[in-house]
Amino acid sequence: MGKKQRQNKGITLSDVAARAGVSAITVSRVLRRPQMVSPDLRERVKVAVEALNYLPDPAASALASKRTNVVGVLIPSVTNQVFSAVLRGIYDATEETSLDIQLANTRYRIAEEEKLIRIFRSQKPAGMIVAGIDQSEAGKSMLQDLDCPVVQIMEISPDPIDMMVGFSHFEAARTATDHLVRNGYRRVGFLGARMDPRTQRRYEGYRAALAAAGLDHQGLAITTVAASSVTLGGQMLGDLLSQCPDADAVFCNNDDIALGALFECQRRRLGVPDAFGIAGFNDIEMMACTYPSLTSVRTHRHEMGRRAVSLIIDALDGKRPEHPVVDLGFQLMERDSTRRSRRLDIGVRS
Amino acid sequence: MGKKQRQNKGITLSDVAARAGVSAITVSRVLRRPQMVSPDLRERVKVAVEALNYLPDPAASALASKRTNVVGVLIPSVTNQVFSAVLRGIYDATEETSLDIQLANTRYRIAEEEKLIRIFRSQKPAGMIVAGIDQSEAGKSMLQDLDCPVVQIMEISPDPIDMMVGFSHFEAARTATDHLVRNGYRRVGFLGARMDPRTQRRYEGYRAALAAAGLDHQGLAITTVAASSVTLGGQMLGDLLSQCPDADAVFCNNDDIALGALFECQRRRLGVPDAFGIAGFNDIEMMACTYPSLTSVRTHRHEMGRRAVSLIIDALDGKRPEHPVVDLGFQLMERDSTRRSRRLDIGVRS
DNA sequence: TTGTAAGCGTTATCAT
DNA sequence: ATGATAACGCTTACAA
Repeated sequence: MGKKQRQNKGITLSDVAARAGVSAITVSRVLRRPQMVSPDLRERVKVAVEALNYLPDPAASALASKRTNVVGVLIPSVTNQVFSAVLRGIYDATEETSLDIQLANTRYRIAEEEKLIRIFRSQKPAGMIVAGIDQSEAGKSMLQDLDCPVVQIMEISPDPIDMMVGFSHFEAARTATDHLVRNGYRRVGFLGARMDPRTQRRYEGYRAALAAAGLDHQGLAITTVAASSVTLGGQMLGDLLSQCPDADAVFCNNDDIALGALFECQRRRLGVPDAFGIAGFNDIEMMACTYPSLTSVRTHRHEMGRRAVSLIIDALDGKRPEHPVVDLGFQLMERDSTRRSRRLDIGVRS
Repeated sequence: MGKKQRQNKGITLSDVAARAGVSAITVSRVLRRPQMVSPDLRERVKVAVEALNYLPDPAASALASKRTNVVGVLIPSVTNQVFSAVLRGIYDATEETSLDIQLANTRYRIAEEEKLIRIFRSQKPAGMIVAGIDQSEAGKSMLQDLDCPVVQIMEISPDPIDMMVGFSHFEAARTATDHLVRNGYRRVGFLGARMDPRTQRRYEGYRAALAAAGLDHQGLAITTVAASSVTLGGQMLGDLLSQCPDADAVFCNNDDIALGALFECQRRRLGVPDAFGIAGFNDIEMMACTYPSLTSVRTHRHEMGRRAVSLIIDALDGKRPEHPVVDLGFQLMERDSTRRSRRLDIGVRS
């Protein structure tokens, strides 16, 4: 219709108030605590809001109330598949809420993280979600003083800043490695990229499992600080086999690496799982439908995001959880890549 | 040191001003347009800012100036690999800037998108980045009236709302399909998930290539509105082969699907590329190191994000580009999955 | 239950 | 080049 859409640039609370024949503060109340206003006025105000297509100005609201609807999210990387699943959980959980997500990228740097915490603090966030438990001391103390709910995600530890939702990377890695050992693999390697704190703890889980089985890990660990990728997984498998030609399996510190390792095995005609076993970490969707399908440790990344948000919403509501640390656990997904056929159970290489 | 870190909760412009012996507005100027202030005062103010660890209140600034540093980003999905690369580009480009990114999720729904545009409008964004060119009429008109730079990304068209950076999905798909045809494949299928507008345009490119070669596509297209996944790719390949047992190649509407198709071929012992050719779309990192490596169309997703941001920054600076539509093009990455060996060039199935 | 008045911390405007 | 003053649109505190 030729008629130009009305700009709502200038529509304020007082405009709505005037139209409804009430004062501005009443409109404000209808919008935030409807129960404080009589049904009669409430209705009139709602009609006026609709009619004028009023939308509140968040800046004015933040300034007056010294609070925002912004939940700050601090993660090491936007790209990383792992975090993107967590993020989706976070966005999903805030969808029907008035909360806004403000994402920031620490780039795996503790100093960057501290700087970002400082910035968020000046924005009076409604809540904070931060990845990991390895904040700087200053960072931790700022988060503590923040007077909003703070949730650390991805990991668990006995001393949360406020709340936590995650799982034990050590246990998860130990379980996966143990599974390889139980399936008859004896020279189990470790392929680890990035080597951030979580990766390191997985590495320790790997070593613990081997130690418990009385197996050695000397020279079987290939690590790099480079970001993980499928390509890198292939290269690292090559490195492992050069360094330890008798390696018969790998626990990969994440699924990208495991995929790269699988492709490299295919390329070398190294039969998976009989000649060589592969286990990954995180269980991205693809793991179930590769050929052969890949064993991995499923971590509840989406749920982690959801729970972090719901912990914040509840806390904002005054509902604190019984226990501030939520352990979401993990699940070993046993698939073909570690399922040795009987006749090779004795550990003979093809 | 035991001494408790000073809270900057209450430090305002006037605190800094008092300390520097100037008025508040001068401090504000030093922070925003240092050149307006004499070097002498400028220095004194800077010292005071440092000493007090002052951080401006964005809400107050937004309220007073009727502008924010927020760039609104509207994408269909946070999870989608494609968009996460674009996002990384966006975040990378804003890293050293004062711009903040505010992400919102349209969930592939045009009505949701319109609602989000309305919300962003009330926040007086510094700029907007929106995926695609299929906004609702109302959405387009709101974006137009926004009085901030608006960049549509992912696609190009002759009538940008404001600016655009993308490429032709039609041409890219046509090129990939044509490549399959030139390599001797005759019964080329199409596997498409999601079927959003961009996917549809790729489908048209596929049909155009076959038509130009005088080839038929009847029954060779398998599509679904479900979200794409590797698993789905495998299933769709199965569907294609049931429906058209003589299919000898597929153009997959994205790389997830292509990977699923590859694994399914491995599972069926259907030799790639001799018995069956596979081409994907987007060229995610993994494509180069699968076995066999997968042909794909490289799209410049990261660069798209970067450029969108730099177009906004420049526009904010008054520097408009010569041409409002930036075509980033694409690149066919020919790999083993479409490289038939000579003796099979005649089109015989193994 | 409703309204009045006084900021919130910054920037625009207009002086000097 | 610097400053005084008045918004910006909302919410808190208090009053009726």
